[in-house]
Amino acid sequence: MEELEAFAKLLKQKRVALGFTQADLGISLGKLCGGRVFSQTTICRFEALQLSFGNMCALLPVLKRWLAEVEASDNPHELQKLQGVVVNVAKRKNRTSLSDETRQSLENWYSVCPRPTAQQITQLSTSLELHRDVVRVWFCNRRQKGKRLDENSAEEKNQHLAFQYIQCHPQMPQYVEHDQQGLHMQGMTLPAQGFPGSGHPVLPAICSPTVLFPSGGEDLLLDGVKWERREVISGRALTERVWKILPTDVGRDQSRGLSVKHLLC
DNA sequence: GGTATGCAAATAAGG
DNA sequence: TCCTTATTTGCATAC
Repeated sequence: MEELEAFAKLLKQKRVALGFTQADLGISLGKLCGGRVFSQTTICRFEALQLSFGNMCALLPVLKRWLAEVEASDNPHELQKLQGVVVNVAKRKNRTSLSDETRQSLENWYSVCPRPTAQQITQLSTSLELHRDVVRVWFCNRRQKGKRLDENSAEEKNQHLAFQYIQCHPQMPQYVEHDQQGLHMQGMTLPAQGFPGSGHPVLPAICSPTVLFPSGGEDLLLDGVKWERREVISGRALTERVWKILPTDVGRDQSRGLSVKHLLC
């Protein structure tokens, strides 16, 4: 990791010193090293360490070679002249930019038929004047996006229901963290607007170990699903008690729901 | 004009 | 051949 960081920094320094832009570097990679051409975006992300670790490692040797070749050259500016030369190197297919109109047509299709048959894809690609693969890949990517959106809305709904559970139990302990922006829990923030106690700068802290949940009947039916509270065993059990509010059917998967913490004085 | 970034097109791998 | 899933990568555009 340190090697990557150090090299990314060095690369940027040398590139700027030699008068190469990120775009220049990306193009000259193919010419100097006989490898692939990369976009300004990719070079930018490499320098900023914004690629995945595996991706950074994959690009490292290519960029090292580029740097070595440029540094070994007596006149790096001559190398820059190569930039206008067209060279046959392996290149990723140019990204297709779909017009708003085309995208809307595809969306319309997707809404009635998310899984078109091979024949339907062919027909659609002909009518939209697109390569068949572009249409096929668009549907694959659109299904992926649809799944992601479904998962996100399910998660939001879960958070909302867990929140209702808290609202139904006014004796619940204080929230994990609370400030002007809202409630911070599980790495997410619920906006201040709309949660119980909003309008008050701070929810009253319940710091007595004697404050407990209502006994019995703690399972709640929310939106047709039974929700419950489970205590989380933590190494800080002497100073706090932590619970999760989650649907009873989740089994060991506790990623759904909300955490609440009760500080013990 | 160079760089940073959101969204999504393209690709890889496994079935 | 085409799917899903995960990931890589670039266009378009904001900074």
